[in-house]
Amino acid sequence: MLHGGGFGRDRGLPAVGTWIWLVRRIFGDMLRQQIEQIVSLTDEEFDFVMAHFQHRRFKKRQIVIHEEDPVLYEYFVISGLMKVSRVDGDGKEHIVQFAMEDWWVTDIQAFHRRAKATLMVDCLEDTEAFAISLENKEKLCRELQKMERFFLFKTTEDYIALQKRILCFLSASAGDRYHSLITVYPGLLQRVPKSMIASYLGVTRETLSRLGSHV
Amino acid sequence: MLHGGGFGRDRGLPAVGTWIWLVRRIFGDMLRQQIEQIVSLTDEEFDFVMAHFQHRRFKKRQIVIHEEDPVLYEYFVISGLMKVSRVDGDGKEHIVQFAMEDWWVTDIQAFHRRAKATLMVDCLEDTEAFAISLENKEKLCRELQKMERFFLFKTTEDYIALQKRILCFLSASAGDRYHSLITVYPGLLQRVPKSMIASYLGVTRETLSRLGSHV
DNA sequence: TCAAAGTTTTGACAATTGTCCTTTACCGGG
DNA sequence: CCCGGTAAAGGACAATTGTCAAAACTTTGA
Repeated sequence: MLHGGGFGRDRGLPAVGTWIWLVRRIFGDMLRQQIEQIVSLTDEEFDFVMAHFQHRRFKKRQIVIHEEDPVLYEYFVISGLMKVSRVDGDGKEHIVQFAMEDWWVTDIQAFHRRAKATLMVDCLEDTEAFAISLENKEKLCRELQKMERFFLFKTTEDYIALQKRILCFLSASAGDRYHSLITVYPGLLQRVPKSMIASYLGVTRETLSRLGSHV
Repeated sequence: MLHGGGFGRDRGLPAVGTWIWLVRRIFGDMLRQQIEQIVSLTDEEFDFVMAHFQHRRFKKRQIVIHEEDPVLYEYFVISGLMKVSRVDGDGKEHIVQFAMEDWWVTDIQAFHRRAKATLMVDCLEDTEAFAISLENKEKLCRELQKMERFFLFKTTEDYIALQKRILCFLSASAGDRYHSLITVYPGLLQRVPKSMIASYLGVTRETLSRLGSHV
């Protein structure tokens, strides 16, 4: 057995039921693969990492983070699709980010500063995720420096991605931004209404629709 | 003497001239203050940190990072003002970021991935900065985990700032974005031409000028 | 299977922004 | 002190995008 069996008992981790062990074995591999693109882990180290996460399921349309509420978790999406958005004074929704398989998602400002949410996170499909609290994330970084290295690397890459998006807003037409979205989120067009794509691009549905013919 | 004298000799650091020691003592305090907002350092630890940086001076209009060149350093600005920008196919300049005192600046994508620059960094005023290479940054993080913690915290805050700017592009008018810029870069308006403010906001000088009356 | 709800497309018009151009003001170097 | 280069402001017009409304098309659930 790959992980040596008896997960959680013989290494001083919290005792957990067998089904949780199974979930970690099966879905955890996605997370492990992402981490190991940056730092390598032994089986024992990875089990230790996983012990800091909780497995969560959400239904389509379920709100995972409500505006004004404290934000207790950051999520690694295993399957499904979420969005991060804010509704402005005129009732218009602006989409900050989508999160599909392999993506991390939360209201990062509220999570990182232990403040109340200014963004909403909800599900566009039934979604499974691993949740980690800020306490566990910090603990994990102290106990396993590799993981701090991983998070620094990942956050830097995410920063670069946002900088690219800003450059798109500065220089590119809505049409170019549309293409950029396709490369960042492959397959997304088939999974969400175009009105949401428009909210992400910062144009109205009508404008996006008119673009459609030329793109 | 606060730092105990004999900097660089009795702690196994590279031997350096006295004037460099003075520079570090005087200007280093800005950097130390920023780091200590997040993690605390002993005098010895801070001296050790500083040994990983080089002091650099640039003249107004000097190009610090040329497009297409490798990017060897990340800079912490002590005094002066730089900008990060890209010129598009039509010859229009788009400003990604300004960097004044206390800011970090580089072409982060090229620096982090050891790739060639896609952005240009140049000076709007005579500028002094501390430069750190990627090798030294990684070495520093290995040797002093506090510094990896500092960089992770800082990068996360920078990510949050970019996310705010994106939300401004999505929801706010150019006027709101103008106000947002004033809070992010206090005093900038008195230091750069308005055409550059326009490049940062993603509008033309003329549009910004028209806004002027209503703002 | 059908009806209701939600989504996309299209058109007409208004508002905003970009482009081009001229005028005025300001600053630094001979 | 003046001159030349840079920057700012404003007018006229064009292009783009937003708004509102109606019609065509999909999806969902009973």
